[in-house]
Amino acid sequence: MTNDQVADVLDQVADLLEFEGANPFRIRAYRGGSRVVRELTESVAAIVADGSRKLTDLPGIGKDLAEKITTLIETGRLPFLDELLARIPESVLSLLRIPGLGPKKAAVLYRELEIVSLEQLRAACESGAVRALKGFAAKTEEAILAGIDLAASANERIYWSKAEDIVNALLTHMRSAKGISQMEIAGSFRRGRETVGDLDLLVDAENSAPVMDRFAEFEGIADIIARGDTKMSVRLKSGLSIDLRVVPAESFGAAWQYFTGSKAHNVHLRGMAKKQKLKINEYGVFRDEKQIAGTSEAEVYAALGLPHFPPELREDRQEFQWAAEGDLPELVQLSDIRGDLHMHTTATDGKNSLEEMVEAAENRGLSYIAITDHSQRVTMAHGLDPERLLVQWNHIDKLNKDVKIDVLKGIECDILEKGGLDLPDDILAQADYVICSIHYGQNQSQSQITERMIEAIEHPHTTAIAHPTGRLIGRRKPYAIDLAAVISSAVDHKKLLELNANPARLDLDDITCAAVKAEGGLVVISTDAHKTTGLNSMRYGVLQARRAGLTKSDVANTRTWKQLRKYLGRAGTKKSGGKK
DNA sequence: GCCGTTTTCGGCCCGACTGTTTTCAGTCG
Repeated sequence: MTNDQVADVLDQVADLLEFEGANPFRIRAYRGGSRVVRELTESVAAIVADGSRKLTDLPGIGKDLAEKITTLIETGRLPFLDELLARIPESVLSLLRIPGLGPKKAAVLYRELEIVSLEQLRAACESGAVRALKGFAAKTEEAILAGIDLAASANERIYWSKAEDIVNALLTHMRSAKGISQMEIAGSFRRGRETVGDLDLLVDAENSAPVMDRFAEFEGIADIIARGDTKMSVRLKSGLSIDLRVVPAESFGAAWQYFTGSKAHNVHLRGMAKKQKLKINEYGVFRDEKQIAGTSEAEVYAALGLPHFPPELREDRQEFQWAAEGDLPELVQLSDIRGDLHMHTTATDGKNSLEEMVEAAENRGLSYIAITDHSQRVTMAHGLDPERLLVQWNHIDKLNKDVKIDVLKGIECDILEKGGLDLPDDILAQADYVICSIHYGQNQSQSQITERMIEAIEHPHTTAIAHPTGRLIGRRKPYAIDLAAVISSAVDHKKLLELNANPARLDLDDITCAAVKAEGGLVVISTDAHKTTGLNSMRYGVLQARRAGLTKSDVANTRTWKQLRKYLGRAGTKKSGGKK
């Protein structure tokens, strides 16, 4: 059983408890447990199997949750969940997806009208049965009807890169509003999450009305969900919602901190404040009634004796522990990256020539790149057979005499469906850089896929593999990154592959990065660029590495090619890499 | 249900907005 599956069960328990109106803190404990398991950098099943380890050592997992998780993993079932499901049909949870309809109202609908599905709810609204209920009226009924259509797309997250386009358009649009002194984006976008659920815009202005008026004119707004004195929420036609908060200058830092989150980070922070007899909210840090911080984030954190956490770390994972030990990592930056080790050209499915890619890399200030076109089996990309590959490498040899950067002779070698690599050893032996990845047979069982990948990793000529963190098996991202290609056989790849066993799972890149680091390996952040502009996408991978707390030395391609090559060794000697 | 540098019991973050209410509950972030 994977971490994701365990976490899903805990979340379902939390949903059902919420529906039953259970103690909110008990519900929070289940949600917290779910989050810890989901973000764990190792398999929770492995911890259960290991007699010397205890689940209760994990933060937020106490005696009870540890027992339930153990039962779940050992038997595949959770009796407590079965009990809950005997009382509440699973399908009623679909009601909770309707924006504005929470557990209390959903429970009333179930109890009074026996509604267990969205279809039944729609019929009840249309017949006027809902407005007859206590606490419901015509407006609520209307809102529910509108919400049913949104339920399918509600909670859908979009990729960070897509959100960035909207953010840029929004900031440009808002700049012409009157009276804005400061304006920033907060929320999960600022924390650099791989996907973003909504956007949070924060504005420092004396008068909110003109700011909100301007906001209401933003292109693509479908409806205005709420508008008050300081807060306004809208939903775009695409379904994405945007929240605007207008705050005074003396609270801007506190509000930026508050709305950047994450929620878990803020809950932790508030707990710490309380112990220091301080109160913290979006308006500032207060001792008794007196505001002692708020204009800047740094000031807010400093008031609590804390460092200014990079937004990417604010997830209540390890950041507070690091801070307590005075050991906050200096996170890797885009400018640290010296080489890009995965890209394509027109020789296969790239859109730009070898020369164009090299020039683009030079313009980006890289000092080396690996050309890694597809191998022969990937026929739809016109993959290279040995003959064409050698022609390309010959071309690269000549090119290297004329260009400033090092161009590596590489290949993205397909891991064949039946196992094994797609090119003969004597060819692979001549490559500077071999990255292996799976393109076919993605519907095989997880164990078969793992077996194929492990075999590829152990191949003497392999320098890196693309770990299947969602984008490589199944679902493709709109941008291409090859974040979790892992160098070093010191890493227990089987563990990582099991951790990443859910190919449909998003938001796994940072966890994978952290897992590689925990295993003593190096992460390669690459772009898998198919055109020159693709080289810009390096920053997406860097964001995920930062979220994992990675420093410059945890990332392979922050080194020069000379250093990296030494680290890697070549053909066969890579087995000495990794753990010191 | 978790947790402990005042605690093994009694806390657990807190404010904005809406709709249905006549002072507040529900939802959201």
